[in-house]
Amino acid sequence: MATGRTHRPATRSRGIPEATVARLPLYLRALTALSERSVPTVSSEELAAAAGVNSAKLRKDFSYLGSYGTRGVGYDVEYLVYQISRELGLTQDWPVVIVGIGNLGAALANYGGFASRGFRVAALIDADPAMAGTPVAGIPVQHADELEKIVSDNGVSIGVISTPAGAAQQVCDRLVAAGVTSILNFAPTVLSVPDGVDVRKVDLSIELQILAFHEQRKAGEEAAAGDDVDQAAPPVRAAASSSRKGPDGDMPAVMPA
Amino acid sequence: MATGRTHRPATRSRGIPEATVARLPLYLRALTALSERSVPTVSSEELAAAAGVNSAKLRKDFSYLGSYGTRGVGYDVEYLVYQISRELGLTQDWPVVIVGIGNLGAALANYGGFASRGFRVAALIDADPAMAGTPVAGIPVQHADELEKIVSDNGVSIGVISTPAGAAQQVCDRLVAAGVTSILNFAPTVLSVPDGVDVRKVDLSIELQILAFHEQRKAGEEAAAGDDVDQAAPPVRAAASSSRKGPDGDMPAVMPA
DNA sequence: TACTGTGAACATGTTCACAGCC
DNA sequence: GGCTGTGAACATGTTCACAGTA
Repeated sequence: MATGRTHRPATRSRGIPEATVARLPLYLRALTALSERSVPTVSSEELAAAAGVNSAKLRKDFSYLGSYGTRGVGYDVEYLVYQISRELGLTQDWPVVIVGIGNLGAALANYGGFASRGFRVAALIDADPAMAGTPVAGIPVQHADELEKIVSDNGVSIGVISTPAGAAQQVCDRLVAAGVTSILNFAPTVLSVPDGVDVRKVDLSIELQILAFHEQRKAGEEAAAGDDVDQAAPPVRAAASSSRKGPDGDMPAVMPA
Repeated sequence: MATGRTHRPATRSRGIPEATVARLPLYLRALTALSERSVPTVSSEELAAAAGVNSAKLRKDFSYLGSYGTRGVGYDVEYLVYQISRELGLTQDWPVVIVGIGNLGAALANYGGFASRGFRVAALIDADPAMAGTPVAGIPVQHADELEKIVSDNGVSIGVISTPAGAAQQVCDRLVAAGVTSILNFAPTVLSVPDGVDVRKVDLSIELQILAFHEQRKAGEEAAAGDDVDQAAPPVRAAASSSRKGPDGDMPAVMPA
């Protein structure tokens, strides 16, 4: 079959669901651990447990990649590691730059999980001239002026932004202008980018807020009653005074001034 | 209405969709920014743009909280800030502990986004005795032996784990035993916890892998053809030799030994 | 026998488009 | 007129349950 990508199930062709893609790294991590322990074969049940998902989901996920298992036996660990790595594009080398070398940038530079997955930290970049030359994780920090040159010289297509929020959009613009097409953003800002550029964000405080939401639910589960556990005085609604129909926990019918 | 939570739309009662909950912090951040600029009112369109979502989604999300807008006008900024904060449980104070004070732990301790959202770092904990007493972000690091005491003395219900992977499960078990019921895990491991305990994970390398997946797609978009851009030699499949039907990018029909 | 692979049922999430209201 | 709020249509994701097979 030399005519490239022509066969394929034809039904969903080249569309691995996003939800599945997001779990592949999880499976890969679990498989890598098994591989290191020289486990030759694993069942969907075992692997699912190791990855923290249920086995039906795992099998469904794998079915999008192809039929890589053996009925009655399970999956060949090494083989699956290879297939998932290839699917994720980890059989090639991805040079990345990290911009903004504070505590977080340093943590990222030191993070072992990158190197072991085909990601190579091509450069660390910071706007503070005092940092230039200082090695972090064995890599000397370069000044932001060099950004464009670094990106093009190294063929960097993935950039990591760990600057303060205020600098993020500008850094992003420069990365994109220099040729970066994927950005991992740790700064708590919405980045705007042209079409064709992917952004993923990781916001440390958002995750905590989601936990707080659920935590609050647990507390109020059956101890309910308390409609005014609030301690902060609710602000007054601007205009209209009537007609709100928010669920419970609502403010008093006429809001305090 | 002293009889607590009795009214409510009755249809979906107390179920804000997870996807909506996950976006509330985003809206809150955008609203806070508007509030700081003393903007009194905002339309779904404007706010959606600021939060990086589309306006239909935003309106739908808000509709789960109640009818907090004014037709023809928009939403009152201060009022919405309050409502969302309350919904997320941020009108109360959440003491958190951070366990594992490496670069990442330090980054978290320094992160301004916590304090400003009702999260108070009650303690920093590390297993390294040499760190004990050293202040990080103005808070002295305490030894891991103190973990249980710290958690119960401070009524901590949310714990953050930023230890190496190997230590995470043990730390998790101790946190849970001490009374923590929500955990934010930065260690690249699957944590197992009893029912009733929430875990959210943030994995720095997983996000990069997802980007790599999409990046790979972009590259191969129309330059397709190359069925063997692979450079790493594919491992041999254990047993059976025939009958795989993976989509394109498959290995040669008979795998090389 | 013990497993995978997968249709079909179900659940959740998103978008559309417009009625309702200020 | 210009906005919100929301049913209804659609899209995506998850789970079930079992046929197929090494």
